[in-house]
Amino acid sequence: MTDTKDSILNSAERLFAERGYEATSLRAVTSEAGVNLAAVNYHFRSKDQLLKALFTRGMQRLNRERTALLDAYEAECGGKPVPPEKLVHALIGPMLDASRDRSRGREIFGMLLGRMYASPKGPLDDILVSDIEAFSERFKSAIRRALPGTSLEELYWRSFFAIGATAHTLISSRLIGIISNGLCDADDREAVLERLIRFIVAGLQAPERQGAKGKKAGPTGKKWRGK
Amino acid sequence: MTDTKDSILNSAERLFAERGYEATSLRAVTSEAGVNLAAVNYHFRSKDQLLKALFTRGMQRLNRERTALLDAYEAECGGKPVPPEKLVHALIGPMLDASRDRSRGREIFGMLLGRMYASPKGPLDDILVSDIEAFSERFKSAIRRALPGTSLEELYWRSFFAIGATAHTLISSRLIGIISNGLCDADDREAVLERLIRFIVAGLQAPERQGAKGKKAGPTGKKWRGK
DNA sequence: GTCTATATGGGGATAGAC
DNA sequence: GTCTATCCCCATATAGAC
Repeated sequence: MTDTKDSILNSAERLFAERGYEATSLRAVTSEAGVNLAAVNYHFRSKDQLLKALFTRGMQRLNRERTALLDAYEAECGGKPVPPEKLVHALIGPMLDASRDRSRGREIFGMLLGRMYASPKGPLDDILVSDIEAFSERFKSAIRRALPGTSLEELYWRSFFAIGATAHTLISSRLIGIISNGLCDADDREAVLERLIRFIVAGLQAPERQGAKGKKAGPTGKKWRGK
Repeated sequence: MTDTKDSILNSAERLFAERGYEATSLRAVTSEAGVNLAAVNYHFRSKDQLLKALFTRGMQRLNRERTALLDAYEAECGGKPVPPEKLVHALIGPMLDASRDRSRGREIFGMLLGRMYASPKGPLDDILVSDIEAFSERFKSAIRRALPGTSLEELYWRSFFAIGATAHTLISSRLIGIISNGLCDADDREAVLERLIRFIVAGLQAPERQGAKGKKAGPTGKKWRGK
């Protein structure tokens, strides 16, 4: 049994997600996992490699779930384009994991993922980008079919914003209860997912800017400037 | 002249934003600032207090700019509600700082802010929340007037998502060029701001969910689950 | 594969001279 | 207010016995 290896992965995932990578010591990881400190360097080569292993495992699982959802939706729609709300669900649903059975596993990785997005550029970028690309091709084709009137450039940006809103929700939803004076409940994950999907779908469908694209200045530049 | 104190603040702001707080040593800060290591502990009490001072300074500046924009827009509209795109600009424009004069100052703080949102819960939360609240009351009144048909709870969530999309843009826009194969240009800040505003405004105006609110399960739960 | 013990370095913080 | 020198802790990583 490689019980040890998995224990380390799971503990590290949880601690890195909760406290951040830099702020978490390997001692904390091994102590929580109930294994010896040296085991980390035996099974992984370094703290850095541990993070990479961890991250790859999670991303593959995530993309598997996204792909499965997309497959199901496409089958369900026959040859017709899958409606945007279902595409958005396939993209972000597995990140939030608002499933009825709270295994907590994915939710934790979601936090870690959100934190990785916000991390400084580094060797992680390779993994991040390559794993993002693993799903983004599938998603790109589907979203183009769903929203044929919108340019590809705009669709990239809007999908990017969608990921941002989702990552923020994963990571700092603790704040919204405080800011809203208890009006908003971040723990009702299904309701949050639904709100998020509604927001993103509307954003994806926003009217595209008319006229010259990529042009700066002009009347537009003035428009957004106060007075 | 408290040249030293300001040098430390500026260097720390840049380094914390670029590399993250934990990953930045005080030695790196003082060496970049061209001051002595001990100066940090003389002018601030600790690394932690340095971050707080830094953060407070930046948030106050940010909120001053937001408030000024909102003031201008409200004056411009007479008694009538300020249109959503202007409110959104007041909220996120100063974070992105797509101004013509590239002083770089605010942009850097924007990155730091984005990173702080993504940081683990800690003593920073107090500052973060209190400084957010400093502007959110103003913004709340204005957005309610602009979108009277939407519940306050929903408006909180959607503003939260808006901040998330913006923070993500501040922090990981380096990724979009790679993912889009060079199609998207993150350096054209004015164009990005405009796209972001368009996306958020559409999200804010999304149709609100009909029927029981806060209810889980039911047909909705089924709706978002694939097959 | 797992443990103990330790090497090695870097970090924040401070004392005390100037 | 600024510097040098140093304290002391905790981190990652490894060597080598079991």
